Amino acid sequence: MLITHEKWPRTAQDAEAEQERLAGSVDVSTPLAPFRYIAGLDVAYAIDSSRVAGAVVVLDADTLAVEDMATAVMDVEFPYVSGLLAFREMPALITALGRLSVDPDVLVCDGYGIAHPRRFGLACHLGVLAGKPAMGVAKTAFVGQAAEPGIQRGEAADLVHGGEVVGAVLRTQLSTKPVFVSPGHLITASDATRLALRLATKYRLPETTRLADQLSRRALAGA
DNA sequence: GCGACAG
DNA sequence: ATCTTGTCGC
Repeated sequence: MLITHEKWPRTAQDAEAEQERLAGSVDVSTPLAPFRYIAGLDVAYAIDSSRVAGAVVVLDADTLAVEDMATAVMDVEFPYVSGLLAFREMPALITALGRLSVDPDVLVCDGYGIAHPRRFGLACHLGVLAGKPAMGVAKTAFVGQAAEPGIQRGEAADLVHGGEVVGAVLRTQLSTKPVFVSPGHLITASDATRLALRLATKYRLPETTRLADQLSRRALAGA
């Protein structure tokens, strides 16, 4: 899967302008069509944040068996700025995606989609550049408000921001802390929430992000 | 003006 | 994000 990203911003000002420019092409009203391969993406940082390892795992949508995986270790060039996470993590993720043999149909990212200050989180950015469905699953709150979902697995509450439903706070396992799901591109909030739940078969986080997390740490350690 | 702030 | 094993609790 090839993604080109030229004129990558180097300053926060340029990065924000880029997000506002690309936010217009986000589509979160198209239902997710049947698909075969689902990708999980995550990154790990060196203790001094000088290097980053991006990892992507591709699973069979039905069996969740691992079909392919790829990593990319590189120097970190963009600082961590809340709301601009994509500019820090995407170079490594895009490079890893380019090393895959199996082309994924849906991208499940570690972070947010439209539940973002400018409606353009990491999942939106990757989805738009790839031209594929993408969604985000985050572990902690960012923007928006939501009621506390029930303690049963599968219970969820709308995540509202700026008067709009931008995702959901979803309980993936009984009595565990809920996760924050938001659509990124070519998927609806409800479809993203359903998929997140289906992927969280045994743990709080979806298998996609769990596997990508482990892979990224291994890549960083062995590089 | 004072906090909060994905990873 | 990252430093970190076993351990207490549901």
